[in-house]
Amino acid sequence: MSLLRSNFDVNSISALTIGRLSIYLRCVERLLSLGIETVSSQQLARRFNLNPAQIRKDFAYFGEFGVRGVGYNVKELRSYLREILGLDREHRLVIVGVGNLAMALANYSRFTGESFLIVGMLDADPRKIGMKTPNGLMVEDAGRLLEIVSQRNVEIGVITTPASSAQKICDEMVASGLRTILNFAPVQVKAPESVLVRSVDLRVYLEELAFYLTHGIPES
Amino acid sequence: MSLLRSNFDVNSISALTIGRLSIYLRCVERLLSLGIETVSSQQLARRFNLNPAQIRKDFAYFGEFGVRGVGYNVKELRSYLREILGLDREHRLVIVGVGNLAMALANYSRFTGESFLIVGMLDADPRKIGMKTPNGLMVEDAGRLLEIVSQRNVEIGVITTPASSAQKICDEMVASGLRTILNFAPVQVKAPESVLVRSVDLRVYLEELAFYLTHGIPES
DNA sequence: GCCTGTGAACTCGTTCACAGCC
DNA sequence: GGCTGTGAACGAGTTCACAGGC
Repeated sequence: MSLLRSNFDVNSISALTIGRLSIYLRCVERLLSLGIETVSSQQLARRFNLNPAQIRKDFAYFGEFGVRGVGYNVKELRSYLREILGLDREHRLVIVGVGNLAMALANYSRFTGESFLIVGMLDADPRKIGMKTPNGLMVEDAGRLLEIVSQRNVEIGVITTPASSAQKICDEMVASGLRTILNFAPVQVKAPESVLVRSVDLRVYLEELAFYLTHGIPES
Repeated sequence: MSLLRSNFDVNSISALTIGRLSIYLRCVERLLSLGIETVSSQQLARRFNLNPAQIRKDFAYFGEFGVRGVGYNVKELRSYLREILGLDREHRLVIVGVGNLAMALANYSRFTGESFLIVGMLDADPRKIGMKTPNGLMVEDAGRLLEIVSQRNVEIGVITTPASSAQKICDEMVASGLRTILNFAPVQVKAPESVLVRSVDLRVYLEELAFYLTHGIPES
């Protein structure tokens, strides 16, 4: 019998594990859509060039999902992964900085899928305020952040402003009570320890490729 | 006297180090624009919540850039970092899949800055072919990838197609001779070991935030 | 037979602590 | 005094190897 553990310690689980769970979920959803009912850690591992033991360990933090000699039931696994990742309920998010990236996110169907809902697109530029966005929202004044966050039960703040205003927006997000922030501006923004900030800097990825183009691609 | 080492072994350097060099560079460029001439590993460390020894180690793979008792010369450091990362020459890239994300990248000024130049925006959809993009290019037929890559000396391929066509495009990029690929489609694409693929899956970041919203933000 | 779950071994990455130099 | 560069110590993360169960 498989069971989801509820008494794990968040501090003992690495962000790397969480990231992999998210990737496993993507794969499991495809398997499900293909009608595949069972999958082993070895089969999963092959798809990701990972070690099967690592996958089993990643799952083991949260429970015993598998059946020895058989593997994991795909449908069950999907449900466990979604529950672990907190995708079994809706998370509302607000985007500050309505540029092309914000528009891309607004259009990104999975982004606005069952688990995530964009409930605000804000900008400080008066020329943008009032504009209609692809997801049917209207651009609102970034000055109304605090009010919007509390009135609309926003949980996640997304920063897509230029680097120069990112820290200011981050501070305002913290002040408005947001505990998780996704930052796309290419600066290191600072926040209290009680707030989780994840930065995604596209330049870092490109520059990494440039490095390997220059010095050669490492073996294996 | 400081000197850039040229005989380092790429295999002995972790991708984590490369990613940090890219982040240091961002910071160093800001310091330079502020007119600051010298910086110590400790000052840098404070900005990133990193350990100063780690920064010194990251640099040490590539040479001895610092002066004991003083620190690093900002201007020199910038130049070394750019050379290490291969940013002292232009890298041409082609984007396949002209959706909102591609448009955002095309507009992302830093993306098309000195070191990176977008020389093609391709799509398989005939309705998009011929459209003008924000960076002054015309959308071209994805079927012409091979030809475009060789004629325009493209080094980096960027995949911004839906998940369903990402693997096909990746295969074509490999066949056309590209050795480095940046994949934004939310699938794990496979390529030979001689090709470097970096995947950026925005969902992973969001789902990570959802996890911490559900289970609490870890200490420190 | 096959596959999971997990302690033990190992590898890789980070931090410490100090010699060497300004 | 200060700060770099680096071996040594430490810790996090991954892989091995096997007991337990289908």
